[in-house]
Amino acid sequence: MRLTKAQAAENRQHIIDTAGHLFREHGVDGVGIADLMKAAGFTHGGFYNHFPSKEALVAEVALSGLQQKNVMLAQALRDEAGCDSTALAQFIGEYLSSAHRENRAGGCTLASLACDAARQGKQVQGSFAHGIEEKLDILTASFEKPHAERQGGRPSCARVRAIHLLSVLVGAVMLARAVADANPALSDEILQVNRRQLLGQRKQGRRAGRGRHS
Amino acid sequence: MRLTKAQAAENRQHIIDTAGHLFREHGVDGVGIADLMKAAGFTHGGFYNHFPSKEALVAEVALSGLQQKNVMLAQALRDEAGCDSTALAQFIGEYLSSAHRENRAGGCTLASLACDAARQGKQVQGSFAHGIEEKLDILTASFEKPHAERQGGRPSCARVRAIHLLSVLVGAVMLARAVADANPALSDEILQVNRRQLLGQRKQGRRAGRGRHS
DNA sequence: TGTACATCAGTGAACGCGCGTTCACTGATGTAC
DNA sequence: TGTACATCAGTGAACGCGCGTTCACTGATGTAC
Repeated sequence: MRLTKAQAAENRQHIIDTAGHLFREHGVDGVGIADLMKAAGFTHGGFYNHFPSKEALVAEVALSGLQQKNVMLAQALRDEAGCDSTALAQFIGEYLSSAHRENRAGGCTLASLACDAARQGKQVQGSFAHGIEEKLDILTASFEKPHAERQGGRPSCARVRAIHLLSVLVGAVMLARAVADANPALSDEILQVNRRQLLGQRKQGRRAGRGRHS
Repeated sequence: MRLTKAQAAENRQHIIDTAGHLFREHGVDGVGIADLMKAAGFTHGGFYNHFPSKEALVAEVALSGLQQKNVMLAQALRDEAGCDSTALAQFIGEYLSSAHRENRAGGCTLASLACDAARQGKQVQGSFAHGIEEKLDILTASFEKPHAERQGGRPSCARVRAIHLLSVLVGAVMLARAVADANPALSDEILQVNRRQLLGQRKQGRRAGRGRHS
């Protein structure tokens, strides 16, 4: 039953992608190897032909999941380089949407697995660190581009804003998800408030800073 | 071996507190009933004299853990009502400290277990919703008090700021923890940037809003 | 190009282990008289 | 206030189950000649 090298590689990536969806939905500890391999369409014994351990899989899943989203984000932001980016506003709006809140499996790996990462080994945290640095670079570039002059030549300011933005996004989605079933109104409010805070702030630009939010 | 009612209640609370520390450190799925009862100084069979199931325990742990911190925060903020609160600034500074990052077991339940909460049942999410509402009320009151006039009589503004603040705090600590072992510099940077962003913003008050951050 | 053999991605049974939960039992506390 | 009995927080063995991992085996692919 030996397969083509291409076919084997494809199967391997399919296992990683399937694991990504399951881990984000049910947590790392909430998904067994047997569950995973069955969901991917295989028997569980074959898992160890691809990965030396579950932990190694988790590290690959985190890296792959974060990179896929980063590529998408970079592309969306690059497509409208130069003009005052509405792509960033769209990204923020989608990240803080109820659709993203409900779509754990297909959503951002940070918002789903960041607190699992704290309890994982160095290998997994390395994947997270790489994915986060990558996303910060993309966001930083996006902040630097359109406002290069107006920022007053302080190069670190864009990175500061990127780090702060990512923190808000991840925290808001996590809190919204933590109360989604028990208190949907509060969950909606958390998303809405942060959406307006971040997008209103952007719209008002550097003029008045934090001001009235309707 | 029947115990005094008071002694039994004390043992029960001791199990809840021990579970709080273990759950925050290793996650809900990372701690077994046997581990927990052993850590609390009992044999595992007695667990079901106190709780109908592990899920019920998790709900009580979340409620108790969040409320304990809320009481402490409320007290700290109430102690200096009227004057321009430095207690809030101190809370923010401690929340975003490396000490808090490293002290998962004794730290904030939201920062440790919020993403586990998303995968738990309605009972557990109810505890989180209650604890979050409580903390938001405390923070909202703190925002309203000193600046009552200057806010221009918009009552929801304080709550908006409270929700946004909590989102930043939780997101920042989670991200910092996710990369702590693999990239300590990035982890420190995430905490530092958000500390300066929040505290700088407060210091500058409603004057200039987001401005220069050193 | 054709043949012989090593490789390896699959299968499915099995391993030991720890999980959440249940059970019969103990004996001091709480309660009814 | 004293006696008799029900209650229940403990103990520790046991339940079935699913976990991560290992294993012998299969057979088409990849490779050496």
